[in-house]
Amino acid sequence: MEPGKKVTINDVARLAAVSKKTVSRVINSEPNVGAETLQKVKKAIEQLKYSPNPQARGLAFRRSFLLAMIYDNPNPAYITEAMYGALSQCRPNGYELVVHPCDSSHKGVYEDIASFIKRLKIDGVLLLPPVSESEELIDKLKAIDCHYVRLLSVISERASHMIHFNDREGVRHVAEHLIELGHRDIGFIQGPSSSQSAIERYEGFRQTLEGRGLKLAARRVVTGSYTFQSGLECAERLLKAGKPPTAIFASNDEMAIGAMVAAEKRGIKIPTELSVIGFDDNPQAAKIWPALTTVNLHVREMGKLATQKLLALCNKDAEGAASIRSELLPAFILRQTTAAPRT
Amino acid sequence: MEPGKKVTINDVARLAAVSKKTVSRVINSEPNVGAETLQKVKKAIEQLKYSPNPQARGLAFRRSFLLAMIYDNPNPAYITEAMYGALSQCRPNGYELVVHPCDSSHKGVYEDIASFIKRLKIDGVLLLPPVSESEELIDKLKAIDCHYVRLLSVISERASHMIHFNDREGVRHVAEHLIELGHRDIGFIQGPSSSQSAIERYEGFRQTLEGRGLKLAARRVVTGSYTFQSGLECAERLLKAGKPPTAIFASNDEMAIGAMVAAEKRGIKIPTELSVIGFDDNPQAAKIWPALTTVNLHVREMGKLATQKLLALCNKDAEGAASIRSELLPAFILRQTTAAPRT
DNA sequence: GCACCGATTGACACCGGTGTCAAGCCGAGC
DNA sequence: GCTCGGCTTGACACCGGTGTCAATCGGTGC
Repeated sequence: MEPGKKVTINDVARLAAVSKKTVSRVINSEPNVGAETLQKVKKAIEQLKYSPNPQARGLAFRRSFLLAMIYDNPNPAYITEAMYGALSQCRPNGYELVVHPCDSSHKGVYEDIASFIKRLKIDGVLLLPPVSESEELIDKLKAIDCHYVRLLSVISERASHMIHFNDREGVRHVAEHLIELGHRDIGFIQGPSSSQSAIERYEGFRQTLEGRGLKLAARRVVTGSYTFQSGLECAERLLKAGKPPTAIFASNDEMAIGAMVAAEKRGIKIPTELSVIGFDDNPQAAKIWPALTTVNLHVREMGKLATQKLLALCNKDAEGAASIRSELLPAFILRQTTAAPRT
Repeated sequence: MEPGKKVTINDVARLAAVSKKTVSRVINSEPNVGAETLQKVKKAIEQLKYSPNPQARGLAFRRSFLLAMIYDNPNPAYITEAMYGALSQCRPNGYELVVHPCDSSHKGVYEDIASFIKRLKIDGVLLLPPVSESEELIDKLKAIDCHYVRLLSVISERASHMIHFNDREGVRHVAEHLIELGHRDIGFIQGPSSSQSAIERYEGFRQTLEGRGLKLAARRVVTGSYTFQSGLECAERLLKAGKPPTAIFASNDEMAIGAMVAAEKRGIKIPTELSVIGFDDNPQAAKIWPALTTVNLHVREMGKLATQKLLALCNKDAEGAASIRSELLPAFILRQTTAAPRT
């Protein structure tokens, strides 16, 4: 047989000497097919190496078997990790993944996304932070009856529609680690206040300190934009103080690495003179010297779980979707950028 | 009108009082449509906000309007850059992009890829290195009549099927820069010999040195695997020599950063005691201290050009495809990891 | 023995587009 | 005035699957 030869359902039907509808029944594992017929058809499918045309199936089912991953996230590692997690669930289930980066600062984004979904008849979407935080987008998705699962840092909805990555819990580890090392004067580089996650990380950190009887001084808190450059600038503001903090916690690794560079430029040694901790566990965090202590959010696992939920929703299995784990606990990754403060 | 309401070609035909075939003609900008009819139909399409169902179109056209990006590349930044370049061309032309990572060390990869393409009726694929280098895969693609464009470091085929990123040219810049600074004893960390690119980078470097009357001593060449860890280990082998080289050029940034860490661990100062240069211009190269001097390959632009070619091929426009620029010159990015050797 | 029932199966319309081809129309050529 | 040919247009089959529904069949209950 030619390699590019197309095998249709009719070929299978002819070989098995049944109607194409019966073949269709077998493909979709519908009930009420005689045991003998079932075997005949299965054999024919095997023999012809038949696989159904997704377009025709989609047209008839009024489904596309396409999932989309929607994100507005500058972190390539985060995206690819989530993507791998999602793909691990897509392929075995006959779904494909379409990637849809977007620019959430652009005015008509949500309209664009909705039109994209309608145009392609996307069955369900995976929303990565920060787009996942937009209630406006969620409303639009509901209006067009599109299934979705959000990756969120706060619990805002039914379990079947979200995966919760517990930022607060991760931040608690960070704070406790610094406190146990003996740090009492800690600088905090905050993420942009437009980000839910940034707020969670700040609140979690502040509360943990307060729980231990410490206070996060206002002058020790500076706001960056999750970028390397902003981390560098924020750290400079913290470090130029007459008496700088003995540790800096940055709300993500990009900024933490910026902070490390700022320290090195000033000749401040890490970790002996300054402890630094990041958040996210970017691959590069392990590939600098000293290697950055940080928090791993298990992004790949989140992508995987989210996609499992999404597929359950697409198959109208709401209970199934809800029963899939919806919360992941972050892991504190101890590396080499922290030490006890100099007395 | 409901937001989720589906508008079909029949609705448009009814409103414009023409047959659906005529609407189809307008959609596909076919000739031989009366000027008046054209206006009527366009107005109706506008009014109903009609957009054709890609599945039905695909089914009838025997095309999917889907492109796939196939890669086996551990570098997230590279992937996302190429992806953005590709997407910039896909969307405006009514195509979508499906991502297909693969593991080229896996035995049946090429079979898997072929079956993936057949199953989804992918119109064309974008091949990123190192999968782009496999002639076996190319043969398979030809057998199933799938259009492809390869990103390659060597010219191996008609211009319409590849984008050439000129590794040698980039490496030449690197070598000349080091020579001009006065380095005469340079260490070279090579990529895995299975990679075409790694060979190009090695040959280009060696030849430039020889062209300047210098020799790349065999003991100054060590082979890594393009990973951070391997770069670290390779650099240690180079640096533990009685008289280490005054500069190290690593075949990619990951390994260069590994080399920097190795140097720092030994207390060797960069750039005063050792110059280091990488290749690829990973985002992280700019975000370490000192910032890494490297070479930028314009990956996003490559993704864009490759996709333009691919779309031309899908539209049977072979000359058009060949006329799109097929070679990109890399840019040498001078940052802070090089200096004249200490005398 | 007969009406009834669930399991099995296939004929046929349909999903929403495009290809083919023939019909209608109009102006040009003789 | 008639034929011819090019431009427009629509009817209809088709792409490759699925939904609906009716027909058939063997087994039950009485």
